Amino acid sequence: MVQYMTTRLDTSFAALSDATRRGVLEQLGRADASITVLAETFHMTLTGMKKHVGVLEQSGLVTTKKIGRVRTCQLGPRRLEDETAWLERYRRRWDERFDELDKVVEELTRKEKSNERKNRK
Amino acid sequence: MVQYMTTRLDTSFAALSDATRRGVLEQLGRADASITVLAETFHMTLTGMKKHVGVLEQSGLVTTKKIGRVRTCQLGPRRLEDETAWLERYRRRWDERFDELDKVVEELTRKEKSNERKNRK
DNA sequence: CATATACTGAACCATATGGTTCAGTATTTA
DNA sequence: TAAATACTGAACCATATGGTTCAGTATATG
Repeated sequence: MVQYMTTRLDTSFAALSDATRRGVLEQLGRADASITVLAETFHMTLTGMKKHVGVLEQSGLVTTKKIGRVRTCQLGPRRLEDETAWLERYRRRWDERFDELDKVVEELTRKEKSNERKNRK
Repeated sequence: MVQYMTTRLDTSFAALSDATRRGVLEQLGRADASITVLAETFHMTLTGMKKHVGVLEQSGLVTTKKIGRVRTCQLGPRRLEDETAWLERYRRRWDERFDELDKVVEELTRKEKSNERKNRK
């Protein structure tokens, strides 16, 4: 089940690694849109946009529904919670890590000062 | 400068989209490590690991220093702040969007009930 | 000095990605 | 019913990705 999580993070981070797809998500945050509208907005062929939407759909970030000849895209069920959690955990670790380093530096500085004192004698 | 931001999000999300690289980041969160150690941990050739480290270095998530024949890797200067910010902004949007939908549904429900009342007459 | 260690770079490979065109199908609309 | 619209799928293309092997170089170590 770690494997499962891992795979999902892979696909969602990959989905987010493209500027067009992030743009689509932002746009859908404002209003639902058809493939045609999205394709025009991002200066791309319908087929190209369809692929991006496919990727977003795969990762659960977008859902689509075809009514008549129009496929309408809207934000999907995933709220990127696991991704946010991963990033936050990482940042916590990062802070801890650098606090540690700070302490080491501090320690060294302290020793240096004490050496200075010794040298002054 | 939006372009600049965009490119950076591209590369950092791409860096995070690989399980091995996320693993390396977690490991480096615990302790600095050489390429050899990382390669062993993730069952990969030195060359393969070197590439992953290269990607992480490109994205500013890792820095390395070669002392003698050993290259030591440690967490880099970037704290993934922009990435976290993007995700959080997205989630806010997502919440707003679904609140809106909720209101629409509520509105419909209200109308339905009022119709029921009318029909009962 | 000889050998082992740690990395590096080039070359290769299979597959994925981000895009296109072209030739459809299905649905409006005039 | 004819023409326009909206999408879809296959095929193609260039480049990127994640890995390998192999042949080095540079640095310890015995």
